[in-house]
Amino acid sequence: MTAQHTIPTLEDVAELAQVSTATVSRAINFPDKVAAKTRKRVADAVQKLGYSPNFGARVMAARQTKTIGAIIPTMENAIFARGLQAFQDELRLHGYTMLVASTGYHASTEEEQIRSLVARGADALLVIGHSRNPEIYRFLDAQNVPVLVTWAFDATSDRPSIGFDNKAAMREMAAKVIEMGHERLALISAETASNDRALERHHGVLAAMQDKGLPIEDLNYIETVYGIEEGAIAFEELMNADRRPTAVFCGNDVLAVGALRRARELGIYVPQDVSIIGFDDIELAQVVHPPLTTVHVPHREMGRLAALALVNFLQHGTPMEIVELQARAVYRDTLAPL
Amino acid sequence: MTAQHTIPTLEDVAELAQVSTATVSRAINFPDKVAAKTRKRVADAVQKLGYSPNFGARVMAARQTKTIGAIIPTMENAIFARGLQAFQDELRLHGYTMLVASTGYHASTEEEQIRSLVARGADALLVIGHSRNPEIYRFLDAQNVPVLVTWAFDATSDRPSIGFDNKAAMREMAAKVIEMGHERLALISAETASNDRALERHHGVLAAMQDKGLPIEDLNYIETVYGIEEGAIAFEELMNADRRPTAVFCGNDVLAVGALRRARELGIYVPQDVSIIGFDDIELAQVVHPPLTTVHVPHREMGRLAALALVNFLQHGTPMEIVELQARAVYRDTLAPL
DNA sequence: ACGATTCATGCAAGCGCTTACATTTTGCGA
DNA sequence: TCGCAAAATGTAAGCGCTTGCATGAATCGT
Repeated sequence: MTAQHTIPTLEDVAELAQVSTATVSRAINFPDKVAAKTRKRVADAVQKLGYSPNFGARVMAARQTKTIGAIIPTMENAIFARGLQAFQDELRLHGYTMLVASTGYHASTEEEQIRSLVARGADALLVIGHSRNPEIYRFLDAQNVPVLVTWAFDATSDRPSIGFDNKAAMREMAAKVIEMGHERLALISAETASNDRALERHHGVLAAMQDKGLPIEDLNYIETVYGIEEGAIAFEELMNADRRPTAVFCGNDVLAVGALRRARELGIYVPQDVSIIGFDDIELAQVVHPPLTTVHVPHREMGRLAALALVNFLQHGTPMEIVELQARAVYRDTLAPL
Repeated sequence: MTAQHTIPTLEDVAELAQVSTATVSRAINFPDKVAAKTRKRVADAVQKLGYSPNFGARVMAARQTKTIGAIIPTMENAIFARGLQAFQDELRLHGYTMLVASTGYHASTEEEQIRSLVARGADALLVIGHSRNPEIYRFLDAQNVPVLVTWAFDATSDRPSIGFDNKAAMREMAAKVIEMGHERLALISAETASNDRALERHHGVLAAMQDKGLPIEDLNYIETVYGIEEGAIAFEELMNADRRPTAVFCGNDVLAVGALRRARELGIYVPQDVSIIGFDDIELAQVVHPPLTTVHVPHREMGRLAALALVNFLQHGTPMEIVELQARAVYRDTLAPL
């Protein structure tokens, strides 16, 4: 099937086109530095041979890859997809390519992926959230690879980041919920181990409770892994408690959707019997019924700005800054006054 | 921020560890070929310098990357995510890494991405569906990069593929629907231009109609781009026709979910007023209400088998074959007899 | 029509790594 | 203690490409 001819190199092209390898290289990378006739000859040879430059060699010789790596926790849900799409689109506009790797929310896998992407010559990296082994940062510094943190915002960090204040956003949402009369609160959170977003959101609920004078021990807290079914299970557990919550916050929309589904299966009406609040505002949130009250995250803008920041840094050395975007509560139908 | 020391190379490590570069290379790649003491010394140096091998150089010298590229139409929805996850997991088990690129359903972008992944040294490629410019295949042959086609099955193709028969699956589903008494049929299809899956599914409906003696011109066919909102729009258009269909097939679950949402917004009851049938059985299908009747695709198995086939070919030269998996109809609540 | 520029091309030195082969060291039996 | 095979390490030749510099060709003003 696959022909066993050895794969064509620059030299083969050069020979066929009757020019030096240098000229071929230039014809490919700087077309206007080469006479039209020569260019044509080279192009024909390339075409005929099915030549494609060896990236490794090129990287090694040119010392930059025009590639930016993005490392996200998961591809299984749309949470990061939209932001990444915007990121990629913007990068492309500037001639950069994106490489994605996912970690499955595992710190060690993330480390591995970071190394892999760096080894592959990523000119820069986009990562999600701040919390990770400091060693990684040292490694990245040693490798001279700039990193931009997104999906989180932390004024105290010296790492550049573009994101929003997870805690403040959740706090605002929770305040509103409490003002609606809810006092028996619950939170289904994603695992917080190496996920500062989840942790911040938890703190946000707590802060709001404190603000309003509710005892924070009263928050019925469940931590679970990511997934619709997991959300459903957690919700059911909550509903089986002797003191049922009247409002259930969820660390993200995926969990919320799971909760919502289980509610229906259990014959529990939302929002009459219980309110459910999500976080992220992914497409899913508007598809379920009733539409989910959630916190809207400016995914697209985040992705776009991140790309811009990285590109500007790489090309002009413009230092990257800490940028705070606003996440805002979106009231749909799963939240009602008590 | 990023220290301006130049990034460490094998040679730096060698110097610090007082050994030759060859030894360092061996210490890293074949630990047992090196004395324990030396190994330790090298490891320390690596650690201290934050050294990481330059992938480009390594690829160039070693001629294989242990990387397999996957090119999918989109990451924005979960359609391919699950299969890819399985693919990646299995690859990993065998020491391979996956690189993903998405095309946004654009043939030209796909071409670009294929070249990019090949240039990056992908040892093999996974692609979705058969239909693409033959030139691409020639290119891949020239580059000696094996390709495996998934998500589609075509016994007549000489390319290896692991997938299912889109047409047969849809035909079976449609037959059932017709047996339930539906005669006024509609299909909201994804664009078929460079998407053989969509085309096959369309043909599947047509074939079933023919089998049952329905005039195929009666199929109310709308082709639209991928997306929930697009599904909604198409559905509304269908419902505004003077001869409303009683059953609406959708080329995929995403479109179906859009249709379902619009139905609710329009006050049209599903399945009492109209049945809606999806395809793919992504997670979404069970989350919406009512749960979607759809065709279940064995995503995970497909991904796993694909990985296995590729790895076996790469490592032992085991030729890849055409494997047909079964997709089966899943009856949930959006389909009812007339 | 001629020298002065500008443009197009070629030459050759690496980029950082792997690996066949050569050399040195080690370990072990007698 | 010596000799030899095995183990450990070193030497150096690329891998395919880019790019600074040198050279030759074409172009221009006068």
